Amino acid sequence: MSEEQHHSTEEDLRQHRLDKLERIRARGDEPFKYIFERTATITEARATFEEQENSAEDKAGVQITAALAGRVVSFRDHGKSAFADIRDEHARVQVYFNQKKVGEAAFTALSDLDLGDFIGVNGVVHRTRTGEITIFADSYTLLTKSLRALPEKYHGLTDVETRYRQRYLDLVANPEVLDTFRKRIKLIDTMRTWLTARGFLEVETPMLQPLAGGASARPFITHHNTYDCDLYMRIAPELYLKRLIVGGFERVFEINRNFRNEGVDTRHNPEFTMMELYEAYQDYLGLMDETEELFCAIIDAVNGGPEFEYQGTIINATRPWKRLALFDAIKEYAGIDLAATRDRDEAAKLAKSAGVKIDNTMGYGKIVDEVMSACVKPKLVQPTFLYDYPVEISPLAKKHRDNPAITERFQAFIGTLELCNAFSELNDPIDQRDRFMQQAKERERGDEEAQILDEDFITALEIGMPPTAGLGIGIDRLAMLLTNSGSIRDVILFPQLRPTE
RNA sequence: GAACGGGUAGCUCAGUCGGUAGAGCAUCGGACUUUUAAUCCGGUGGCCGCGGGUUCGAAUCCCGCCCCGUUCACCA
Repeated sequence: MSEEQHHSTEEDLRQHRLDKLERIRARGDEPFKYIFERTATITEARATFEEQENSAEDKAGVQITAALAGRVVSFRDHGKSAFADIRDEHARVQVYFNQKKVGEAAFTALSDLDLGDFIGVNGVVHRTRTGEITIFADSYTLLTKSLRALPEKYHGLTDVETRYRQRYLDLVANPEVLDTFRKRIKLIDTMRTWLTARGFLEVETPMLQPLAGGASARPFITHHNTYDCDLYMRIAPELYLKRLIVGGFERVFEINRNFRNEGVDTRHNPEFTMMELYEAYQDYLGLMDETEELFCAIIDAVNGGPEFEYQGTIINATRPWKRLALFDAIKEYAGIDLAATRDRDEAAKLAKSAGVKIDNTMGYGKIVDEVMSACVKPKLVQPTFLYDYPVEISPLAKKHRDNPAITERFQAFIGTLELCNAFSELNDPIDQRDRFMQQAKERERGDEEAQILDEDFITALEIGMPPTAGLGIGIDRLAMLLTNSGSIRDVILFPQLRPTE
């Protein structure tokens, strides 16, 4: 075909492959097969081969027959023979094609094979003289034709925008990304097993809520056509899970998505995954012990021990973890005693003396929170619990049994990442109503994130909720920590980017 | 929302002082029966993010816009 154009723009590369597809069909082969019966995965075949090799007298004579399948990731043509590498989910193996062995027609048909195609190979596994475990093909089958060029084999795909927008390309080109997500999956699996083993029941509560409650955040709004009303994507499952404790469940948890309509950066994605649990007859101190145990079980399962590296620092999560009352931590790291005053202006003055920026809209609780974020949080590299937070910034937490100005609340930090939030749950409906009213005032002052009074939730509390402790863990943050990822987008398969045209 | 950095072939990247747009890989053609970033020979391939401006001449200088990243603000 002298009129054939030898171009290689993206569309021309695709056209080449479409031409090959037609040739394949023209000779009666189907380029998109329905099934292939593997006798083993590549990992299994390698393991079996090495086992036999280890126990054999004549190591060079060891060979096992196998049918393996995978994606062609490289191809080296040598005239009357050829080598390819194929890769399945967990491993790679070399394939050797010999013209005599597979037959002339099948060997010629190799020229219609492209990088990215899936093939199945029937043959014999043994070592080449260079020592590489190789399947010597008796025959092969094209399983799926790939119509687009893969990213380059050596440098892989580094363009972050393409990696996030077309994660499938990232996974194909950078197999180590699979490991990151396997760790994330292992994390969740370990957490679920741990909770289930302790009698926690996994439940599902509404994603669409008429009031977006349970946290301080701006929600996404959506619309229900039949009811002709706006609904909110949930910002937290908290208020529903507590209704279940009211109803009689004693240990519940949910691992699911929350949605918050706020800024996007290396630590925030508009949708993120939380685990929340509620345990009746427990308080925050008991829950702190359990939380430590749970984190350590996860860290051990995912990273094989209490030590791991995060962004250049070695973290040691051996128990017990450091525990610091919030106001003591502020005293230690910011050098000011905010517990000495309850006066908003006094507190502001102290905070400014510690170099923290304070504006006039901030109340006492917010000021304490600012000082914590600016002076304490950056110091919390090794696992640390902070506990006893101001009542103003903890509207769903029970007041401290010895001090009504603070709540029985704790958070855990590792590598300066805030990993969880927990408290003795406020179950006094009168106090809860007061807290909501306080939030309403904040809202009137212009705080769009202040929480909204949920009458039905108060009604539930009036029915009666036993003493309960609750915990929320940000799964994405924890995944970042355990995979040494600097950005939340590296632990979310399909992070939100601005949509393209 | 702000500052800084980036956007050049399918992928990874060069591109000097404003003077014909480059390399490697991939791809196409050819050689090669143990290679493994195979090798050798010969080709194809570009809206230089988009739109204006300055200039005889712009990937390069200026202005605006889009997208990505980092930091900051807000937040978990």
